[in-house]
Amino acid sequence: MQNSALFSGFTPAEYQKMVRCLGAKFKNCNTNETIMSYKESPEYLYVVLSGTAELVTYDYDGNKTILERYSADSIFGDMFFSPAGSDEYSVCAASPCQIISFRYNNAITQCENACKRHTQLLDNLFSMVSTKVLKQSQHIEVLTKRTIREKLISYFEHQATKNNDFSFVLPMSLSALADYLSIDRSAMQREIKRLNDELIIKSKGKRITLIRK
Amino acid sequence: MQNSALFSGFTPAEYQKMVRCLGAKFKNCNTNETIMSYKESPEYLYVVLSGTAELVTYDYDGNKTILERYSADSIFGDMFFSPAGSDEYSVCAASPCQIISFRYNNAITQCENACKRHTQLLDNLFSMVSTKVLKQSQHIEVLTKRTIREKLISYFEHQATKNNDFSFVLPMSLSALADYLSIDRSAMQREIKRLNDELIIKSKGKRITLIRK
DNA sequence: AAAAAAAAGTTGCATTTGCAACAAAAAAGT
DNA sequence: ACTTTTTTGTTGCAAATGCAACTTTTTTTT
Repeated sequence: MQNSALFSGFTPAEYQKMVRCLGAKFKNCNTNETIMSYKESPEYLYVVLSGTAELVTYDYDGNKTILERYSADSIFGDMFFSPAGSDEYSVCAASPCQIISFRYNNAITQCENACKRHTQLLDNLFSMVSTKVLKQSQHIEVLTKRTIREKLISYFEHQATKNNDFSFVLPMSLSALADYLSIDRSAMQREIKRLNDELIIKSKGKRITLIRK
Repeated sequence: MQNSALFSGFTPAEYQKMVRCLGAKFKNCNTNETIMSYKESPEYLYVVLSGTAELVTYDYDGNKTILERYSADSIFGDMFFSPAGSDEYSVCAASPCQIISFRYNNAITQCENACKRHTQLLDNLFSMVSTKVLKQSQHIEVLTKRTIREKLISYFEHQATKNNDFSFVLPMSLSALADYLSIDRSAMQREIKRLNDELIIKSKGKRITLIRK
């Protein structure tokens, strides 16, 4: 998968060399398979090559929470997350995934073979981490909204902007959305109904249309 | 302020040269002064040299929300945040601040003078952005907790870990904490009282002690 | 040292949200 | 094509949270 943002600007030969230099490992995961658990590997970076994955946790009541969602070119690893207390967090495949992983030190250290492309690699990593920050900021923005209604509208507005269209299809199921917004699914459903009744949105299942006057 | 993480590994001469090369601007801000507003400057990065700043917004009811808190070596800018809808977000000094700002392009582009230290600078930026991701992850973690009690305990556990002590002083006022957790201050106060009554914590003002059995 | 402004602490009451327990529809697996 | 599982949609009721309106304490300013 040399078309990943990780290897952007690399020739096939440079890609081959860099994979060896990084000591990178490839992994294919099926839906619901655990990709990694936090507090496990010390210095590894993971990059999604294809598919969707989620950083999830379950509380003692069985409530699932999605802390982050990853798609192609997303980056994760324990240098980016270290949970408090004794809660269990792990990254799971939400659809079949291809993942590449390598030691962070192998990426920043100039290798013995004097790979010329380490600077480019760090450039690429920087831009991937910046994108991650942007996504997290958006998640923080919706989570800080005080009511379910405000959370939904803020999330929908982001989706509309992203899709460049007031009408769009949610990138996940409604129950996954509730887990991502950290709210009760049935309460969310009730609020979606009210938004429809008050003609603020028009929705059927995962198809949402924002009504703007 | 050449002892910022931004210029880590630089000699004073290299620092001087890099400041010119970046076209960096310095700014001193007093408490409550606005440092920048989003949707304003297109490609600028900001780094806190000293003091504390906050990314804040106010809703129509006047509720303040703190989306992020910045201290020395924190990085921000609109490449890391682009809000949905028409809400106003701005970065304000929470205490007197010194800020450096420069164009992102000046940081990544090798300049005409062929500054040798751009690679080091990008290394430094990468580590600063990684730290930012880590802080955001922790914020997301507490925001996703379903109840005020769980939010507080999760936040307190992070502070205890950071301070390496079950007893610590909050880094902000209790009302700022409510804005950071995006909950009602009086409801939070009530929950803190209950946590004290149930001997889960022992607290007086900003001094918190976690009671672990 | 006095005055003013934040911050902390409290409580009754209204509203929102979560929980439980379903039925119906859609999607996935065999 | 059939079965099983997941997702969607709904609602009454209980619990948690927000809001308003204060008093007291602490911090900041003059």
